[in-house]
Amino acid sequence: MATGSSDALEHPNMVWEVKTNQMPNAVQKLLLLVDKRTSGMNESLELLKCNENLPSSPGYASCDEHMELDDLPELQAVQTDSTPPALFQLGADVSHQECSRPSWSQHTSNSNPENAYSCENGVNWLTELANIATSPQSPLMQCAFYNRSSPVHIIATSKSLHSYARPPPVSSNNDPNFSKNDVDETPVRHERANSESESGIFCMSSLSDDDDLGWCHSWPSTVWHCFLKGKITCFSGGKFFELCVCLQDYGSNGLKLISHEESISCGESVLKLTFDPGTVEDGLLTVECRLDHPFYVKNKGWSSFYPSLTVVQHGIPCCEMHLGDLCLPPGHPDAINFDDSGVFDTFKSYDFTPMDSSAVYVLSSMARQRRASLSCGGSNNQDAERSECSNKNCASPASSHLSSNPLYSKAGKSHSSGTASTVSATSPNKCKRPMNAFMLFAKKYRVEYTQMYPGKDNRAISVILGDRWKKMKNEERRMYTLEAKALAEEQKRLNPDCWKRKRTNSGSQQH
DNA sequence: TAGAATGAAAC
DNA sequence: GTTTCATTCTA
Repeated sequence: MATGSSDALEHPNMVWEVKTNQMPNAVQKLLLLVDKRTSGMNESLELLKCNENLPSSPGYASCDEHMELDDLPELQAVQTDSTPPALFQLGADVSHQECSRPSWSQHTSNSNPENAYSCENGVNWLTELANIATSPQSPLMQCAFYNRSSPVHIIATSKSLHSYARPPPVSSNNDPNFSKNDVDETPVRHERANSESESGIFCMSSLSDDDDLGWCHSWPSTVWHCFLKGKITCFSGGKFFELCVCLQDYGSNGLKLISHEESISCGESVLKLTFDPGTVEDGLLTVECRLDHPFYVKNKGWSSFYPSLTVVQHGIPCCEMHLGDLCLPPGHPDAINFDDSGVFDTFKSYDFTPMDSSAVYVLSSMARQRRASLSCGGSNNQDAERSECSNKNCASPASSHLSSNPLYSKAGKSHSSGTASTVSATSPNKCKRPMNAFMLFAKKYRVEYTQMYPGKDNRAISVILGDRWKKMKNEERRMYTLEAKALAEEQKRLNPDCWKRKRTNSGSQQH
């Protein structure tokens, strides 16, 4: 039930509870607290809160801390062999219904002549779509539409989204009822035709015109986006979560991240972020969100504090987020022509197969294509392969002579020759082990601890990190454990030999 | 290039 | 039970 009224934009506070009939026990509360006190004091504080309460999540109901790790959603489980939920029950009077099956679920109903895409076509279609949508030449990427005076209408514009969140291009002559104006200007159109659904856009029914529930679409195929109350909402793995928390409400300059801290809320780690909109009248914006929440950052693209968790959970590859990052609302001019190569670089670590008919595979393929094209184009393009995302967690250290092999996975450090890393890199399908929980923790905090203890040797920092790790509570470790497990499972699936040990001379060498 | 931490998986 | 290797970076 969407308890938030349709006049939420006028109301200072708004609470949503979103349920799905696929997971009837899954309830997400979207709490929007707006406290604008601008009585001449230049003081205003806006708090956005997005909490998910899921049966499998630690924060659900009784805050059960005995969540099994096996409850983790699997990356590939959502899209390939399950028909997307036909009905997302949003409430008694708010729902949207799938008019027809999206293209990639056709194998569940071959008799439907409207299913225009085959399974492999689904993959190709995604790849093609991704290439088209994210290329600098794409009209979508070149769209300069940006209207900050009307948040609802801005957000309800497909062209205002970054490519990851945009619906697939719709042939306008397929359906006269779905005109450009429907997308650009009107918040919602009911009873859309099937042709729209073939494009991944779902019709909305039983909605009042005031509900501001816009189109839904599903790209990447693991992630379902829709517009709810002027926000981009993402449906992934049986969960709704809010994407790009209302950044469009805050000026054309974006929001600069000025502080972040993790805290435990009802047994679940959450991030508390503070943004500076850059304008005095807006004050600071404090946001509480999940650790894997993605933000679109200027010159970096999609970013989150836990990129690997974000991609596993939501299928969105991310750079690592840092203080000072400028988060942009979807459709911001600075977000439109960004080179996504940095995002693709994130996936150099993995080689996905066509069986992974997910956004991850698509992006992995795109990364491979990019590498291949760059290597064919000459060796001077090493730098071109790097995006503006200079973060080492984002840009792969793999040098171009290694990445010229499309099957090569990032292995070892960026040593150029003579090391074991190079040797291992020459063998195809060789990959690095995924980091365990402690490694993820250490990687995240090593820099911080190094600054905290200037002059300390890195080995001493390791000791401190280990000490800190041992003292951490299970709840604090949970996110790292989950992330490590997710990474390991994915790696195990893609590269089962990843943990193979080298044969040592003193070991079981046989002559 | 060793080493310092932890943990998962292979031996 | 032991060994390897994920990350990071200084000595």
